[in-house]
Amino acid sequence: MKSKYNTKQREKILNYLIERQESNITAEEIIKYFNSINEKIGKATVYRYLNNLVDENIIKKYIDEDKKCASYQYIDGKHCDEHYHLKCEKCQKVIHLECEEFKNIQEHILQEHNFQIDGCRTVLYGLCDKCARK
Amino acid sequence: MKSKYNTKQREKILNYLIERQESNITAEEIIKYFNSINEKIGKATVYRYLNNLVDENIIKKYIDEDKKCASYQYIDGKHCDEHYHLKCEKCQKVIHLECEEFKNIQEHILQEHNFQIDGCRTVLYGLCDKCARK
DNA sequence: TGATAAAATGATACTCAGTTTCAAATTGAA
DNA sequence: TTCAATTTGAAACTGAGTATCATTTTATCA
Repeated sequence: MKSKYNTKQREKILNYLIERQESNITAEEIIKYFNSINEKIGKATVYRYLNNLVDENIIKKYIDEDKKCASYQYIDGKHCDEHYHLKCEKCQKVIHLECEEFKNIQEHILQEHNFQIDGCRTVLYGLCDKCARK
Repeated sequence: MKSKYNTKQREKILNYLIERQESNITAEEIIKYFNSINEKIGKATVYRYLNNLVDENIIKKYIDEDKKCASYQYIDGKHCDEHYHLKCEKCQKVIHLECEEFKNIQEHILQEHNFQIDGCRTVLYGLCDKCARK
């Protein structure tokens, strides 16, 4: 799925997601953003690259149960075995958890409960420090 | 969102989901099933009750990234703080994990990493015993 | 056992995120 | 510069899910 030719569009979309990596961005927002700065990027191109980037494990796609549309976030998943993703349900922030104890539990669940957790796909939802105190 | 009147439709839909709780069922499948046994249940009714049951935390809704449509599964979530949900990416089976060690980790993450995991929303994806051995 | 109001039902029309199509534009190798 | 391979995006399409609303069902009370 990787592009063969070097194209501007792909980098532009990725850069925008990197810049705004604290939030979840919808395809619609990306299209509006590029319109607002008078850069022409077509709808099909945006969706195409978002899908590519998800396939390449460079961004993550979230589908909220109550939202109708997907949103995307830059999370370099290349080393997703080395950490877990905690995601705050309120502010949407994603925290990378590096924690030996958690790795031990992963091992414990494998040995004692016969289940092999996939750290790349799993997102632990909850409340971050700030939002919990509110 | 709870129904005020006792109705047959609601029970029928829930029973079907309970019967087939090992698999993920789409709304379309439910509609087709009731058509196939010549019971008239409208599309609107099916979607309405599925949403109700999700709101009441009686069934869970999954939206697969690559699938276009949602699927539903009976998981009584009333006591979702007492266990975690492990879901096999291959066979779709959901395993209820009751594990003291995991609760300790939840506490550890709260104390040391300042993040309060929401056990009701979190699903740990991975491979079950059977599928891992294949 | 009606009569009545409140709620449930489902056929139909609609919405809108995402996909497909395909002709035009762009890329890079030679 | 040439040209085939690839990318782009406007427009048409798809289909899951929702909204509407007239009809039907339910529970209550006289």
